[in-house]
Amino acid sequence: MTKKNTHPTLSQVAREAGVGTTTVSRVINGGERVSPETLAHVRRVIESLGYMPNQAARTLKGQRTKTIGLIIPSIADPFFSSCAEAAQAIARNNDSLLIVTTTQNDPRTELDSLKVLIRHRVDGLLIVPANSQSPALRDVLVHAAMPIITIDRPLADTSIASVVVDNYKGAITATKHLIDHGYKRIACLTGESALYTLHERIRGYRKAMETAHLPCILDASVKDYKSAEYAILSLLDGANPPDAIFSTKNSTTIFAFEVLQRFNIRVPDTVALLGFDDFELASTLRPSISVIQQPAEEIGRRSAELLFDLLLTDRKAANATGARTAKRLTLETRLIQRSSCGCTPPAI
Amino acid sequence: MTKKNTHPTLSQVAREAGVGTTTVSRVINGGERVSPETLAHVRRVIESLGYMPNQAARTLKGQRTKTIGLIIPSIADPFFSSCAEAAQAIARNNDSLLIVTTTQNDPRTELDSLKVLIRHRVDGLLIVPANSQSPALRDVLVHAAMPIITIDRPLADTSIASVVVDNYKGAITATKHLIDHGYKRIACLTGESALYTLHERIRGYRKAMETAHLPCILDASVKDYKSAEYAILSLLDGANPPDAIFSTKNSTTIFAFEVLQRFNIRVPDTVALLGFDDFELASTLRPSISVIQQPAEEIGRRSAELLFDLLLTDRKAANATGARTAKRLTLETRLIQRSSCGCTPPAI
DNA sequence: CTGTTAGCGCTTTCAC
DNA sequence: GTGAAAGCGCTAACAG
Repeated sequence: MTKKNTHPTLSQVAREAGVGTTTVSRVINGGERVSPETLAHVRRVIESLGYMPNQAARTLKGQRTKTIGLIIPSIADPFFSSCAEAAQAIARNNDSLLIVTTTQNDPRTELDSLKVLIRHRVDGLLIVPANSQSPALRDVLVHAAMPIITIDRPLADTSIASVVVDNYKGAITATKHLIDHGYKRIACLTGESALYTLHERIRGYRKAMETAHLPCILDASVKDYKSAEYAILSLLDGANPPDAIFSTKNSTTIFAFEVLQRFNIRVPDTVALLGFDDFELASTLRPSISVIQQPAEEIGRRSAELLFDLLLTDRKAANATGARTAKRLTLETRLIQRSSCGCTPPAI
Repeated sequence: MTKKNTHPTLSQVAREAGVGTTTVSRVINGGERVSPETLAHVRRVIESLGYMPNQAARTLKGQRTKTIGLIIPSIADPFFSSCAEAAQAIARNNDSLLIVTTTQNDPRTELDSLKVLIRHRVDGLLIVPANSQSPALRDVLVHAAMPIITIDRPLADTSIASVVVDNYKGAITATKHLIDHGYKRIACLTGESALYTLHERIRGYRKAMETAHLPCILDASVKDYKSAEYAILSLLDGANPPDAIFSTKNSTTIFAFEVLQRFNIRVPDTVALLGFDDFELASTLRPSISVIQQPAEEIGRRSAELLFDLLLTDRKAANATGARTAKRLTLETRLIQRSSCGCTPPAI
């Protein structure tokens, strides 16, 4: 019922409690060096006034803002939202607030987001660079006076630490698995492949195919259902139709599945299907889809942990002057064998 | 190349540019009442120093923080992440930052999140209350000196505005659709139904069934695949097996589908299936799943718009003193007819 | 144990 | 057009 159109301040609390501001400050910061009675009394006043410290004022005093930023392409993408969820948990453990911002993979939006976050003086930053090569981004990042960790994609020519997935090895595993099944003509469906991760996956596919002396069949034309239909049907109607498809990204895998399903092309008998990146109903579809699973949750968790390590160690030296070389943490993927590649169907 | 272990300040810019702080302030706020030359010069200095205004200092001067908070159960849930994405777009249009926090539907976490957000003095708040009845939450919310809008679930006994989906009507539509198909024994599978939304959906189901003089068959036991299997098999083995299932939530719909698929129970021939809430591969599954679609994106957008309306109108009167009655914006759902209810399969 | 005081970086009168 | 100066709410010496 206290009518506060404005938040009560620390000095109001002090006045009300009949003590100095320092004492109140001590109380809200743990209550060290304050007598039990005073402590209790001040706490009561704080409670009754509904006082909550103003973070802006604290920040201004040079303290940490207790916030870290996370810049991702999209919050609606399960992979990134898992990262975000995990990172938030870590932030919370470290008594910090995670501020998530999205870029839609657009460099301009990315730069804007970054500036906003810097204005808010986040203590550190986790970022999935829209463009691994962008000099503009690199510039701002390198000059930002805070620890930064790159996620999912490294940033070229910097000493910025990064936590990524071993896309290359994952793709090799996928391709080899298909090869081990006996498939000879394995097509690789990649969406627009400008992204670092896609590049790596394609590289892995190539490597595995070459090692097995098999011909690479690459198609980068899939962007939606329609293009997938055209691509796959063309491939299948061609002289040497593929007997397996390795899809390098989630959406492509789904489009491919839909095409195959629509035209009653038997999977895996006529063509096998294996996708990079797991998705929610992959095991519910029939046939269930085999995939290379990425440790999304772990990537978010590990990167956030790493960031707080840097934060606790030495904010100054951690970045910018970049004395130490880029640390890169590479996480392993996992092959999930389901039916679409020719493996046994799962229990359910 | 500038070695800044600390951010440059406005007065550093002023000194460097040989002008007063006022002038610099004017420049970074649009450049009104500053001569063109000075403006250009100061801008150049700002650029070269990589200066970025400290939001904390601005906030302290009584300005808006240019941030709004969004408290949701989970960021990994597609429904809420869609809301978040939409809300973020609106925030961005209003030159603000959206800070998302999750509760896992836990009241304690919710209260903590709320406090953090208040400490950061967000200008306004969007919240999906973990518990529609919580007095503790109501208290903090009512006393918070900021505009607040409740999302997806209203908060009882308050004048807090809310943007919700018409769950009741949606459920009626769903149930009636099943009835129109000729099904007589329609079972309603609801997960744990403490949530407001689930309540409303069940209420809608009841209403529709009673209106048609059909018996209600409710089952609240489904929490995972196993329980779904038990529940559905029991129902089907019973004396009067249902000929249709209305599932009130996403996860339940999927579990039901998996059970039906696993036991080769023909859908919709043996039992039809209709779920509340759409999900990504609903149209890819076979049969494709008919659902009641919620306007997730719209709910996020509209609520954020409403919040900024309040913000621009009158922060003081908008909330707390609660002179005006609760505005409630109720959004309509949409029936998406796919195959599982007995309708014709979609084109693809 | 407790209070006084000086700013943190910025906006904003109010003069010039 | 421009600048000097007074704080915003808080913390951190530095006294007592």
